[in-house]
Amino acid sequence: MAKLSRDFYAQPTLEVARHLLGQRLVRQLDGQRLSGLITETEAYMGPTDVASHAKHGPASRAAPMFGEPGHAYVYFTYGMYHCFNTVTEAVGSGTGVLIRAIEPTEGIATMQRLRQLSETVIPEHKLTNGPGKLCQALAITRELNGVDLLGSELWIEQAEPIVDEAARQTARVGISQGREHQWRFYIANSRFISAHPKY
DNA sequence: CTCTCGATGCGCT
DNA sequence: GCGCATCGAGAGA
Repeated sequence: MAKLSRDFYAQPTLEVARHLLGQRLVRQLDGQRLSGLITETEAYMGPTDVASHAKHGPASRAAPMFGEPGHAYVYFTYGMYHCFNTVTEAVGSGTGVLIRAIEPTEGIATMQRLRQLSETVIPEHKLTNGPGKLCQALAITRELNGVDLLGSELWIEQAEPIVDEAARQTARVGISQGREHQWRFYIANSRFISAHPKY
């Protein structure tokens, strides 16, 4: 299937976050395809968004978000984990979409190995249902910070569109400021999401 | 299922 | 130093 275009990522960030649901995230690793359908995303709306790293400006670690849309912003957090974002909108916007969860589809055995917790096999619905988990499962590290998502290491393909009735919108997860905005999107009824919404 | 808590490196005040 | 766009172990229900 076709890779999502530069124009797709150049759209308004909330549109990108909504329409990334159901698309296929693909990682090409040592000649093998690892992939999963995106089930959960969050929009980070630029320097004025108090929850975004972009509030520290284009000279900070968030620099990739100020660059060309359709590139990766990968950062290291909690001393242990990576998180993966797609850069959105025009150059200079500082905006992006965090990919929070996927439903694994190809290369599941490899993902199990990359997650290597212990001897025990991880149940499939817990393999990639979180931003740190999916980066571990797809071997996404800081080495991929800034890479072009129209390149050959990491990209997103057109898959099955999610109808509006199946898309849900809530506050973002894991932030202390900015919870007043409904900038998290997920697929209703998916088992592959990171947190159950509490109403 | 739910909750609490510690691990662990680093960017920023 | 502090706080983090997180996660898994362990305890309790």
